Amino acid sequence: MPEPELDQIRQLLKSGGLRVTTPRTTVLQALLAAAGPVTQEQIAQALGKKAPNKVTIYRTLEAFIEADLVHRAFLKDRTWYFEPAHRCSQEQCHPHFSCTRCGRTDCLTEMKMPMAPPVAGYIVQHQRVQLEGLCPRCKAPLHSSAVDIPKTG
Amino acid sequence: MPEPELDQIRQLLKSGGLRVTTPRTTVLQALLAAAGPVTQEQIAQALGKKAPNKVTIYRTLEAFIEADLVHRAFLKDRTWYFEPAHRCSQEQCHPHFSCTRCGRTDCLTEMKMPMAPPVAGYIVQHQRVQLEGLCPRCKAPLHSSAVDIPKTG
DNA sequence: GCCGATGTGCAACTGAGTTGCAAGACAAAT
DNA sequence: ATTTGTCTTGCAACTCAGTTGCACATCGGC
Repeated sequence: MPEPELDQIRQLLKSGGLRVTTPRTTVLQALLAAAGPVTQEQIAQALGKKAPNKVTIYRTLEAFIEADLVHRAFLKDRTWYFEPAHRCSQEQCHPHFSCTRCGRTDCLTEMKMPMAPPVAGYIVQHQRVQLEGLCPRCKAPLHSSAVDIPKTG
Repeated sequence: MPEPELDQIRQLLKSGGLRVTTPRTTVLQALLAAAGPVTQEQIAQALGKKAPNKVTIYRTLEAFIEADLVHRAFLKDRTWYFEPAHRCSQEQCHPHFSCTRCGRTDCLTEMKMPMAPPVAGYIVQHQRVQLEGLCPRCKAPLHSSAVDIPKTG
């Protein structure tokens, strides 16, 4: 988890037309450092004492989305997971896989999902794919304790 | 919107191993009568004075899902939309299209979305596809007032 | 350094969905 | 038909991610 240079972060913010502030730099840093999509709370936890107010994190994420720096990756248990936009293409994010056994959600960044075929009258700008089933850790449940350490990423 | 026979409904419930009660028959009736996926609140509204308690509707829907009579179709604005399971295949529900302009969500029942290609180590049991873009009503916004009458279904 | 536009923190709110529990309804057996 | 145990229902109170209003603080162009 290498910590990206501060100057890079500032540059990113400016390129998105955003003012550079402490909450924004730290939140963006946390997002970039994370292995996968994260929730507001996970960001706050990762930042520990440096974490901005919950409301600020939400508003910051909103600003990032507006500036196309960040994506809403998926919704799980009524909470949003966010991730840096550069990990996705414009037209579709990589599929997200939720394991029905351990509850973990993985990003299938390597998977190439075909775009939906055209439907008369509709203009499809973005496609989101969620998969469910058994993850590698739970596939052979006999000698696995994947259930004990649920974690998203 | 033809009202399905009560006996048919009872049969459906019994075939799912569920006890036949008034709340269950009315809720199932509302689901079958609806043109598309509906929320708990929409069910309650559709049933008017006959509507069971909110908690009961949720528990009823849960029981229906357990019995494979009903699906969670999609999540929108943090609320679930439910729909009868017979409108979906086991492996994947039809894609749902949300219009970014008018907010309406349509079921693309006619669309055949290919299943995700296999990924090493994962067993994909179910796939959910959400599409975003412009719906036919909003595609040519100049002579349309689709925005004024948002409605799901 | 000043100042208007933006961003931040706090506290209080929202609203879909959940939980605990007592009372009621179903259906199988008598 | 009545009993009986189990499953359902309704109510009230709760949860918790996300939002809102507002006063105060900060940014960055001048």
